Amino acid sequence: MLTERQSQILKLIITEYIQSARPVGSNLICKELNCSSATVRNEMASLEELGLLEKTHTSSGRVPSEKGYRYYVDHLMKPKELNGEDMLKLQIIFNNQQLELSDCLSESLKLISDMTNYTSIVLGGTSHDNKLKEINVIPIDTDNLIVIVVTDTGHVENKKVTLKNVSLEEIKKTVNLINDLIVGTPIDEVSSKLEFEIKPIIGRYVKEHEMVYNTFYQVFKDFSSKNINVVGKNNILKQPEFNNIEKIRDIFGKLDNNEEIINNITEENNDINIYIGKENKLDEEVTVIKTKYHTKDQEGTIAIVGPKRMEYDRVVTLLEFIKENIEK
Amino acid sequence: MLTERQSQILKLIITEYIQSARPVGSNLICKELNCSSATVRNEMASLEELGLLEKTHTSSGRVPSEKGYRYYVDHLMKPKELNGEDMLKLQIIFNNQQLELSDCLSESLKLISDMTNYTSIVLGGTSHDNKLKEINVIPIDTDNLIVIVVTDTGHVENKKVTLKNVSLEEIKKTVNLINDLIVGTPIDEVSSKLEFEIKPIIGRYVKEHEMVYNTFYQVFKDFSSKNINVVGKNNILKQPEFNNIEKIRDIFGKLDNNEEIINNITEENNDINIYIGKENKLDEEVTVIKTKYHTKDQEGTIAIVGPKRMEYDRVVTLLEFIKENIEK
DNA sequence: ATTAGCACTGCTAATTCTCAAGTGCTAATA
DNA sequence: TATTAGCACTTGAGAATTAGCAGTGCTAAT
Repeated sequence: MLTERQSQILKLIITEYIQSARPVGSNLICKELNCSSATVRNEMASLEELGLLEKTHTSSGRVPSEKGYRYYVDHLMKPKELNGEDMLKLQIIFNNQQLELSDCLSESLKLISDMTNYTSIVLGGTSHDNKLKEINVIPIDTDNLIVIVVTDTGHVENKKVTLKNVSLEEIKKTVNLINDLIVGTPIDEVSSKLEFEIKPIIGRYVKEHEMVYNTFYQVFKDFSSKNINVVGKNNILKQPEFNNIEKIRDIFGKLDNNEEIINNITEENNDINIYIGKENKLDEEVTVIKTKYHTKDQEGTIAIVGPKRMEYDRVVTLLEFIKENIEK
Repeated sequence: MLTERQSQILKLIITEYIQSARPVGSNLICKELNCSSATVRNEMASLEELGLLEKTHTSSGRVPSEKGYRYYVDHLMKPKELNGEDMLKLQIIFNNQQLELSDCLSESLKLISDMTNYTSIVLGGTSHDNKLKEINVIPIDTDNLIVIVVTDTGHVENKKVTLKNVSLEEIKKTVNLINDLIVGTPIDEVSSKLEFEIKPIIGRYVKEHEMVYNTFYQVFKDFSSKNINVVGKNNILKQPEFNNIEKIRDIFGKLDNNEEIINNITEENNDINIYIGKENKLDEEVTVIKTKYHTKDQEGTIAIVGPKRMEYDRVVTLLEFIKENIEK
C-alpha cells in the first residue's frame, strides 16, 4: 500500500506525463509538494522499486509503467466532469431527432475522436430483441431480383441476387413461406429457423429448392453480420509515441483488419473497461477503453483506442455519457 | 527534339529511378550503353538544360523532373503487357458471376492496390441511364417508416424517416403519386421532376404536405449522391518519398476528405489520363492516373494515386484492362 | 525523516572529420 | 567533330567527438 505522499507523487507524475509526453523529473514535482527534490527522488525510487515507475535511462526523469497506469486508474483517478462545451456538442447530436440511432453513435464517436485525438471504434450487431418484420422481393429482370429484409425496429437491408431457372411464382411462394413461418423471430435465430422449418418443406413448392434456400440463407447471414466503424484513425499520427512509420503501419494494419477488430475489440462486459498496454489484445503499445452497449435494436461495443498515455478520466466520462444516452 | 541516345538515357534514368528511388549516376547508365560515363555526363547535362532532369545537389546523380516524367509518358513509354499472374487474378474477379458490378470494381482495385502498392479510388454515381423503378414504404410504428427506392438496374437504397402527424393513408397516396408520375425518370432528374410535378399537387391529398414533400425530396437526394471508395491508403506508408509524418498526415487528410476527392479526382474524359505532380489538383507530390467509366447503371471515375515515381506503364495497362472489363 | 550538496550518468545537439559517389571541365584521342 | 580519360572539386551521409544539461543516487548534515 502506498503512503499518502507516494500516491500524490505517482498521480502528479502520471498526469504530468499524460500531458507532456516527456519523462518527469523530481524538480517539477517538488514544486507542487512541500518538500525538497531529494525527498521526491527518494520516493520515486521506492515507486520504481514497486514497479509503478520506470526510467528511460539511468539519469532520466520517471515515466509511468503499465502497472503504474493500472494503479492510477484503479486507485487514484477521479471521474472528470464533462466540460460544458463538449457536453453541448454531444447533446446536439443526441437531440437531433432526424438521426437514426446508429448515426448518432458514429457521429458522437467522431466528435470524441476530434476532441481527444484518439481513435474510436463502433462495433454493431443486431441484437436478440431485433425481430424479423417482413421480407420482400422486387424482380429486376428474369434472372435477378432484390431481396429486402426489414426488422421491427426499422433496420433494413437489401441484396441483389441472381436466381436462374426459377419462376417468379416459386420465389413468391418462398417469400410467403418465410413471412408466414419466420416473421417475429429474433434476427440471430433466423438462420437456424430457416434450416429447420423452411428447408424440409420448400421442396414441395420449388423445383430448384436447394439453390433458392441457399440464396435466402445467405441473405440473412449477411444481414446479421457485424458492422464495423473505425473513426479518427489519422489521430494516431498526432501522438508522439507513434512517430515511426513502421509502428504506424503496424497499427493501421490492425485497425483495417476487420477480423482482428472483431476478435480483439468486442467487449462482453457492460462496465467501462480499461485495457492498458499488454492487457489488450489489439496492440501492446496502446490502451483500449471500451464498453458493451445495448439499444432496442442492436448491441455492440464502443471503444476508444489511444496511447497508454491517455486521458483516462476524460475518456471514461465521455464513454459513460454516450453509453447512457444511446441506451435510452 | 531529343536525339536517339538522349531518349535512351532519359528512359533508362527514369525506369531506374522508378525502381530504386535513388538518384541515378552516369556510371550505371554507361554500362547499358556503348559509351563512357563522360559521354553520358555530357548528355545528362543537356537533358538537365532542357529541364527533363534535376539534381538533388551539385554532385548528386540525376532525378527526373516533372517535365521529364511528362516527356517519358508522352514519348518514351511503351504499353506494358499484363503479366500472366496479375491477369489471372483479375479474371477471377470479373468472371465471378456472384459479384455485383460495383463489387467487382472495388475488388479489382483492391487487388491492384495490393499488387502495385499504390492507392486506388473509385468514385461512383448513378448514371443518366439509371431510371427509377419504384418506391415503396414500410411502416414501422406510428411515426416511423422506411422508404425504399429501387432503380431498373437493381440499385436499391432505403432510409428510415420520421413523419409525425401524417396518416398512413396520406403517405400511401404520396407514394402512389410518385409511382404514377415519376417512375421511369432518370435518377438524376428525379429531384427536379419532384419539384415540378409533385410539389404543386401534393397539397390536395396531404395535410402536412410540406413536411412530406421535404422528406421524400431528401430521400432521393441521398440516393443520387456519389459514393466514394478509397482503397489501399496504407500503401502510402510504403513509399520512401512519404517518409515523414507531416506529409503522411497531409495526404491522409486529403484522402479522407470526400469533398476534396470529388472535386479533385472526378474525371470527365474517357481516356486514361495521367496527371503528374503539379498537374493534379490533389497533391503536388503525387501522380494521379485516372479515367472515367460507364456501365449500364452507373458512371464514375477510377483513379490510382501514387508517388510521381510511379510505374506508369503498368498502371496504365491495368486501368485499361479494368475499364474494358467493367464496360462490357 | 528530511534535505543540501556533489559526483556521476546518459541523452541531445552541435561540431568536426572522413569517405564515397558523382559531377564538370580540360586536354588528349579516334 | 564526337568521344573519352583524368582530375579537381562538391556535397551529403555517417562516424566520432565534444559540451552542456537535466536529472539521478548517495552521503552527511540538520
